[in-house]
Amino acid sequence: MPKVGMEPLRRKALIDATISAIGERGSLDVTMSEIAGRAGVSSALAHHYFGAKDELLLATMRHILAELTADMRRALRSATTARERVSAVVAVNFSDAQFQPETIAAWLAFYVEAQKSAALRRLLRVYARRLHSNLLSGLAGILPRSEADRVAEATAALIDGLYIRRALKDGVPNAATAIAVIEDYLETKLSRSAQ
Amino acid sequence: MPKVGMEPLRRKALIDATISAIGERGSLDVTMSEIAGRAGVSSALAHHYFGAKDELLLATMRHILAELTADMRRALRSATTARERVSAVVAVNFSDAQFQPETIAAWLAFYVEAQKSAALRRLLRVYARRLHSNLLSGLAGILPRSEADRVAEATAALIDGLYIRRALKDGVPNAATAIAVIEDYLETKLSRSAQ
DNA sequence: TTTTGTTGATTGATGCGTCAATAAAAAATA
DNA sequence: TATTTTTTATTGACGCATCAATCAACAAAA
Repeated sequence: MPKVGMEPLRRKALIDATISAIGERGSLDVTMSEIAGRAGVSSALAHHYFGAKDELLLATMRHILAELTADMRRALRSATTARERVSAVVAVNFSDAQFQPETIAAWLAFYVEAQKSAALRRLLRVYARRLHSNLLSGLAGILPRSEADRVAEATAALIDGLYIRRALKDGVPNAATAIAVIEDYLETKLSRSAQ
Repeated sequence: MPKVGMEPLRRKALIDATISAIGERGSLDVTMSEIAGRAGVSSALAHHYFGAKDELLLATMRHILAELTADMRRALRSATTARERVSAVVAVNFSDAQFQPETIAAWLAFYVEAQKSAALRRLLRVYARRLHSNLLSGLAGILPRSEADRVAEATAALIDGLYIRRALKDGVPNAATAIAVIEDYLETKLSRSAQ
């Protein structure tokens, strides 16, 4: 029952299927058949629309990043003070939309794959830089530059660390606690410098 | 030229080869032939000594963990005060022996694999608990219990986060800077509570 | 002659990517 | 409007490569 204009629908379905498959397996070791099956199509169609598997994975990562970026933009728009902006950046990373088991597993898996794939590495580096500059845009208004830079670095590391620990289902159990840990750090750091 | 008593030598060589292979590839996606080749033996011999590939990988992780544990014990032994003990735990994780690109890559790869392998998951969980309790043993002497717990959690997350960022060769460039970031956090946290 | 060390060759499974074939819609042509 | 042609959507089957794991066979020590 072929209809016209299926391409965008199939692409979306395949990317969603990729995320859920990776999330369930916990690694990028998912077959094209598995992904295609979840999307309700044959593996041949997945190849038809995405070419090689790498490209499907890359498109998937791009999609996850785009969602995160959009959420981030929204959150930053409603933040007025510099301090609020910092908290907004942190909060987005642990929002319901982002802090899902599947998404976390996908992040981790992509981090590993980035060591092999230059294209993926570039993508993740863009994200890392953006995160850093978003944090800095808030912190720079509160702390001296060099200090702000170090706090931004630590905050980013905390976010990554809490993600990885969540993936292992060890340590920090939920988003609220994760946010509390980071906010506690920020509060200590900021109030101390302010006085 | 078969001699007797080769088993321990071969096992060691194969585990070392596994670490270097994983470190270079940046993932567990290394073949038994590749590993065996690096160890200077045939893949059949690797199977002979370790059975399945999973077991070789598990033995490798166990080896990395054992080294870390030994280093940790040494470091803790020469620390006298509680504060020193905390710094010692942090320092060990970024010591020359541990903070090698290959080892870091292996850690990351094993973290991902742990989502598939229950045995590996158990192993990593043991390590996570031990790290936490080592940190706590120092912090508990300085901070109130609930506070100590949170700081230990944050410190562990920082360690993991800085590791992952190192793997991407983004952000924190060297061990000294990584330690500085964590010590800065600890100093802020401890001096503030102490006064 | 039994144990230990070792490998080349082989098997079986898995999975990516391709291709020819089919079917339905859309466009072009009569 | 009726027809042919082209484009778009889709898949089953298959080739080909990769690899884990096995096995039979051989070599040297005990």
